[in-house]
Amino acid sequence: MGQTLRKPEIIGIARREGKVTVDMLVEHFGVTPQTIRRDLTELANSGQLERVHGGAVLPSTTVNIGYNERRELNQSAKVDIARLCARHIPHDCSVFLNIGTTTEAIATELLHHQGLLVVTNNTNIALILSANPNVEVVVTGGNLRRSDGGLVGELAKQTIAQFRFDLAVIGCSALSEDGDILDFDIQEVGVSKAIIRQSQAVFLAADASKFERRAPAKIADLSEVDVFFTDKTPSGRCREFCKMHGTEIEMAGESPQPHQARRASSHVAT
Amino acid sequence: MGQTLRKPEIIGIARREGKVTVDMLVEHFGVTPQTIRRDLTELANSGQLERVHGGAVLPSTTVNIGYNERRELNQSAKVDIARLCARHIPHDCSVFLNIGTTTEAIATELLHHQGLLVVTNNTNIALILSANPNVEVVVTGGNLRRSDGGLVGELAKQTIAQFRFDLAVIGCSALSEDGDILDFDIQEVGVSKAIIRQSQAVFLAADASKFERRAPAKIADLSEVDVFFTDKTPSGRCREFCKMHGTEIEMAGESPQPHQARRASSHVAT
DNA sequence: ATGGAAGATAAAAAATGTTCGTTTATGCGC
DNA sequence: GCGCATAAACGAACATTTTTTATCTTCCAT
Repeated sequence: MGQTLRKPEIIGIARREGKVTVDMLVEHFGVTPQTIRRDLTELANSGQLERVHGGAVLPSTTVNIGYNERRELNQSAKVDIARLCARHIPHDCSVFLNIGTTTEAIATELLHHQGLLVVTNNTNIALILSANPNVEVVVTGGNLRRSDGGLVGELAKQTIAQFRFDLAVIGCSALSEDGDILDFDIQEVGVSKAIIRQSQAVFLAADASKFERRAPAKIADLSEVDVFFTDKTPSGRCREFCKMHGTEIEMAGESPQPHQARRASSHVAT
Repeated sequence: MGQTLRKPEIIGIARREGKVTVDMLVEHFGVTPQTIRRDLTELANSGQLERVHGGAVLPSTTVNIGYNERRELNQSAKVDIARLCARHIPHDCSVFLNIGTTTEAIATELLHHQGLLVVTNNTNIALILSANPNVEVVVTGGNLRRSDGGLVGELAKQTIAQFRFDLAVIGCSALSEDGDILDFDIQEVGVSKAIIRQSQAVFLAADASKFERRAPAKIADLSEVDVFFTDKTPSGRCREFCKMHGTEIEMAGESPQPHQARRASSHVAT
């Protein structure tokens, strides 16, 4: 089988979106459907994807059904936030990534970071980051939560207590107007609290839809967060709360990024 | 610009972008494609990049390829052993499964067991068993080993020390004639020792090819094992050792199985 | 002069595009 | 619901383009 520049990217897209269509890839790469079909056939033969009419999907193990749906929710906003957030994460530091589809998107964006120590209680993130040889991945122990591959419970908390992170990147289930960070699962709350306690700096990544959700358990409030990454301007009340407690708000899509164009002439830095 | 200056920068670009194309580098350095190709070829020869048509990518995929190949090694023997072993594992008990493709095969066979608590330091097993809602899965913490998704190191050992298992099912890299159970990775040895220490009963699953391998680190010897599952009659010396220490040997394929027909049609599916 | 590095050329290899017949989904009429 | 027609997607074979490899030449610094 020949190698292609496209194949790794196809897998990446499949991981992010849960599926790929021939049309989507044709447009993305600017090649003919036949070429994409060849790629997909080869990827399917090597077991990396599963072929379906019109495209391909991840070789799913039935677990990920509800999970995939959630992952597709607000996908583009999540990728934008993730990209922005990843740009704020320095190389050569220790980072914790917790459970959540947003943090998974961030993990994907960290694939080209260097010298990181990433600790996570999310088995999906471990899987994603195992593709980056420049990152040392540590998984916390814990009870496996089937719904999302998270590791929760006493064991997770206990493991986290043994570390000290330069940076924690956390996601959440919901956000209230008055700055409370909320979660559905009381078990996960304990874990998130432990994470914040052990971290020098805290990033929160949450798309705007989180403001429209309600969840029962409070993890923390925005005053404990250093930078809050989101995709739309939060309500005035929330902004005020952040200003008062010195929490910086970073908005994805706010400042247009010349990233692509600059690539060719970008700096040396080795 | 000298070659010595280009190569490190090419690697840097590859790290940042995940890939490099000949065209991109031609423009970047202002040299001919020929020169870039020479650089890429040399970088590929020294294993720093992987050459693809039109450019090069990071050699991240190589890790998984090695693993997939290993998984397919002796596949049918592994499935036979796994099936036999799974039949000896009772319902409603606590089991530890360690790293290894054989134990992964066993996990697959446990998909219809009930009331199990499975603790594992193998992320692949966690993924496999998440498909069975009747099993509570606990993952130990640890450093992620990319080569096989195993969790090793101090954290893993420490987590294991907190449990007490009814049964440990372990695999290994190699077996010596005089009953030593061996492994390639010294880190994993510590983990395996901890597992045995915490377990009421110990199952060892290893296909016959393990007798032909050599590995540097000793996990334990067969006297510490209660039942040894394999696919071919071990050497006389090994049988004698087992008999002397009361280690039972269970051979897959020994007693004809009425499920033979089903076996053929059951594919790998991972 | 000489040796290493970059450039040039042509033949070989690989990837991609094109076309066509076949298979597979989907929608419609009954 | 069931069969049938239609359109889309698929895979194979061949033509075309692009990339690679091998070989030789040129340039520059020692």
